[in-house]
Amino acid sequence: MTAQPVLKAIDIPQLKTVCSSCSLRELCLPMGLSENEIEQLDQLVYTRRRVRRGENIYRAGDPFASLYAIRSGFFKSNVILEDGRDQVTGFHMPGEIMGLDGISADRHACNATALEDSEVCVIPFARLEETSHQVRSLQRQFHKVMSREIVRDQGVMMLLGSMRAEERLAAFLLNLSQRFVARGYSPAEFHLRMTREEIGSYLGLKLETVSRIFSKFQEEGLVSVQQKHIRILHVDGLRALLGRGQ
Amino acid sequence: MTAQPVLKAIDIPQLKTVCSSCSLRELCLPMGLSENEIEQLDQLVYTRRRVRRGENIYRAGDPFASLYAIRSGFFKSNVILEDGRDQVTGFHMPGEIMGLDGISADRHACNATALEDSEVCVIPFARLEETSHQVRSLQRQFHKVMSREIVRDQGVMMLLGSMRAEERLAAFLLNLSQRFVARGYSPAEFHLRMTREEIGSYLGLKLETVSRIFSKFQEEGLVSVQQKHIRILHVDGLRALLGRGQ
DNA sequence: CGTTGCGTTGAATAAGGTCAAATAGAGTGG
DNA sequence: CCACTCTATTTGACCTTATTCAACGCAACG
Repeated sequence: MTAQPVLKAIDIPQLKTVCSSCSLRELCLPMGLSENEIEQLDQLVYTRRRVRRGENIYRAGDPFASLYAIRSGFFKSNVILEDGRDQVTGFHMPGEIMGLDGISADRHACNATALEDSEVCVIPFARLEETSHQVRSLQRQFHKVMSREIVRDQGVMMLLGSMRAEERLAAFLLNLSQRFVARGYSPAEFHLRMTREEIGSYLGLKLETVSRIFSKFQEEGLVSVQQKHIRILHVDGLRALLGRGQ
Repeated sequence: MTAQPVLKAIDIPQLKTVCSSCSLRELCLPMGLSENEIEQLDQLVYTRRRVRRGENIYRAGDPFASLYAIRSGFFKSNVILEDGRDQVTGFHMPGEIMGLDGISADRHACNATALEDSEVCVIPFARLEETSHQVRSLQRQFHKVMSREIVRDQGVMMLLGSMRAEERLAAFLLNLSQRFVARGYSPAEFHLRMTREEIGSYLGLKLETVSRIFSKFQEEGLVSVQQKHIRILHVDGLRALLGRGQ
C-alpha cells in the first residue's frame, strides 16, 4: 500500500500511521484541518495497534494515557456493574475516537472490545493536548469530537428513555446504516458484528426481544435478516416506526 | 428584569462574577487551578445572568456561543423528538457546566430550563478556547469537565439500559444525595425541584410509576416523602436495592 | 459428527404502562 | 381570610409489553 523500502523496514512503514494520507481523515480527528496542520498530527499519531477480535484496547480502571482512533474494524464499549451486569454503551466504527471517558479521572471508565480483528491509531493524550495547544484548529476539532460524543449519548438516552422496543431497533438500524454510508459502504446491506445479546444490551432489551423484532420486521418486509446479514428493504417503513411511539 | 436605565449601574457590579472568590470554585471550572490562573478566568467570565423558573438559558437549535456555569439554582436539560416526546437528559446543580452539547455543531442540541429562579455565569466559548490556549491547566481542566460529562452519560445509559424501576429511583436519590453533600448540603434531606413527570422522563418511567415507588420506599421505611420534600432514612437500604437487579 | 455458541420461537409471567378518579397543595382574587 | 382554581400527586383496576424459561434449529469448527 504505502511505500516500502526493503526488508525489516517493511513492517515499520506499514505500522506507521499517517493521518495526512489516511482515507478516514474527513471523518476522524483531522477533519477540517489544513494539509499543514494535518502534518503536525502525523508527528503525534505514530503507532498503530492491531487488536484481535475479543481483545480489549483498554478496560475499566486501566490508567489512561491515550485515545484511540479506529483505523479499521469494529468495537463495542461497555460498562460493568459490581453485580456483574454488563451494559453496552456504544458501537464504534472506523474514524471514531475511543477513550474520551478516561480523561476525567485518568482511568478508563469502560472497556473497549474489538468485535472483529481491527486496527487502531494510538494518540498519546499528553501529546495531543500539547499539539492542540499549538495548533488552534486542532484544539477546536478535538472539542468538537468530545462534544459530538456528548450529543450522541443524549441520543442514546432518548432512545432508552422514551422509545418502545420496535422503535429502538429501527433507530439502531437506521443509525448504523447512516454511519456506513458516511464511510462509503452500502446504506442498505451490511453485516452486524455484534450478537443479539450485545444489541439487546445496548438497546435495553433482552436478546429474545431483539430476535423477535428482527423476525417481525422481516415478516413486514422492512428488512431481510439472515443471521448477522442485514438488508434494509424499506427505509421509509423503518423511519415511520419512529415518530409515533407510545 | 432586563435593562433598566437608572438602576443599571447598581446591578452591574452585583452581577460581575469573580471565579476567584466564588464558593463553588472547587467544583466548577476553576477546580485545581492556582490563584493566578483563576484570575485569568475572572477576565473571561464577566457576566452573570438571572434565569427565572421556567425560563430557558438556551433551546435546541439556538446558535452556540457560550457555556454556562450554574451559580445558584437548579436546571434540567431535555431533548424533544419530532413527535413531541420529551426526554429529560439531566438535572444540573451549582458548580456544573451546561452547554457542552453545543460545541459539536455550533448549535445547541437540547434545551436548558431553570427549575427554580437561578443564576448562571456566562462563559463565552471563543474566549474560553483562547484562554485555555494560554493557560495549560485550564485546557486540562476543561477537558476533564467534558470527559466527566461523557462518563456521567454512560452512567445514565447503564441506569436506563439495565436497571429495573426501583433500582433507577434508588440510584437517582443516591446520586442527588451525593451531589448535595459535595455542595455542603444535607445528604439525607432535600427538596426535589422537579416534578414526578420530569423524574420519570429522566429515568425512563411514567410519573405514576415514580409515585408508586416513592410510596413503596416510604412504606418500607427507606425514605420519607412529602410531595417534593425527601428525607433518606436508610441509605444502606437504598444502596442494597442496587446491586441485585434482574 | 458431536460439540458449542448463537439465534429463533412459543407459552407463561411479571413489570410497567394506561386510564380514571380522588386528593392535596399552592396560588389567586374577592 | 376564605372559596376557588389549577396543577401535581397518589392510588386503584386493568391491560400491554417485554421478560423469563425452555426447547429447538442452525452453522461453524475441531
